[in-house]
Amino acid sequence: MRVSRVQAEKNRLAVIDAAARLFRERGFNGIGLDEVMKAAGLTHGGFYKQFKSKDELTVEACDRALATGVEVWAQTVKSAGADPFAALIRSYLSKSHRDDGGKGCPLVAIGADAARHSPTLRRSFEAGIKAHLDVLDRTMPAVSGAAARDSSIAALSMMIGALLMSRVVEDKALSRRILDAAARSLLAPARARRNVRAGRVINRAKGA
Amino acid sequence: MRVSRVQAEKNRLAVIDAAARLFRERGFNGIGLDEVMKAAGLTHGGFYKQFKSKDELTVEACDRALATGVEVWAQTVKSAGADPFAALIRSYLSKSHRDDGGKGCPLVAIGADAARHSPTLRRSFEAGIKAHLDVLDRTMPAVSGAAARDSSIAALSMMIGALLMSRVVEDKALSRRILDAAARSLLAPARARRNVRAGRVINRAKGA
DNA sequence: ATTATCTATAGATCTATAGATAATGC
DNA sequence: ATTATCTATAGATCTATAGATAATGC
Repeated sequence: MRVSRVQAEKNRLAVIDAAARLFRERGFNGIGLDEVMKAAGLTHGGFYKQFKSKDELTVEACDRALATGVEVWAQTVKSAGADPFAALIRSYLSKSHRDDGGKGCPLVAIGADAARHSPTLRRSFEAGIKAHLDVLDRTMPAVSGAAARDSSIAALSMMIGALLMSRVVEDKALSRRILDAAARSLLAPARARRNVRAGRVINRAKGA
Repeated sequence: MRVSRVQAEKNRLAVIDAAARLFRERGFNGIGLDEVMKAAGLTHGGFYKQFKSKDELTVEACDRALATGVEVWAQTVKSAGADPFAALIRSYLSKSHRDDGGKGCPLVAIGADAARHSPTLRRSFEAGIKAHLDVLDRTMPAVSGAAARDSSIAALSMMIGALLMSRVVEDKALSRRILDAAARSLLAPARARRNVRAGRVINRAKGA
């Protein structure tokens, strides 16, 4: 029955991973600890030797989901070709992201749940949002400084809202149109700004 | 104990109104029928003479919340002055809307819950989204036709995502910045487009 | 007589705890 | 000896139902 300390730590992480997925798939109140523990390959009774309460697991699971989200973003940007911003947008506003909420953006899946939860959890989400915005700041082909952060906020808002709506509507054509319209809106002005910036660089190069 | 048919219909509407508010404040699984009935001034036991199940109430409450949302939008646009689009954006991305989720946009408060619910409920949300987009189509100072609908989709996406994030973060300054950054982003290009359009009208007028 | 609402409760599910069990780690 | 996990269960809560009650509406 008892396992090694190393295995026990692995089991704890398995519970957090299972919760991170199941909370996103069903909401905080849509899944019980019994099922979370079963998904982690353990029994219900062991839960309270690993966590103080369901709320504590909720915070840990959200931290995990948010950190994973930022990692996926960074990796998408890093492994992209000439246009990392476009790669990020197309990946986020994709059918696969829409159809697999359990592995996707926690802001869309459980953001509203989080807004109703404890200040501690909301601080976790706040940090996660800032980390996502940092990636956008570095990736968006836009102005720099405070205006860059504001552009990132606007872009992230549109991404979240579009993915949320694409998951709600039943009509698949409309769902697709929502993703595409948001992606085009996000990429069109960036392309224009990039051209402007390229023009400036050329002008400056000419002037030098 | 028994009340008149007219009063019974009023009571049914009171239950739907209470549910429309409480679902938005606490999520579908965050509120029990006991408390919904109590909020409507009735007792728990009477519920199943009014509704077939909690799911049926959920659909009725969401229909009500979505219809109210569209009405509020139409009224905001109608009673606005020179710039109805700006009035709509500022009203939606306001502190009062952020701080009163129970009366606010159901897409933000229970959109993720709805995405996990029945096709019937998702059809209700789909219709609600279309009705919101119709208001935007008529209000946004942008191009017409299919491009106008795409602009409305992008704008609604940004509004939803910004309001959601503003509710999640604990830092009030950041919360305010999210609302303001999205509002500025939505209003800046519209202003530019309006100028362009005004310029075209002048040119055409000159040509005639 | 009909029926809208009430009191009471069945049965399921959920969080949390208690105590047993058996493998680890000193 | 310690402790990670298991079985079992307490107590609360949730959906749904049964039957009683009393005012409406024919």
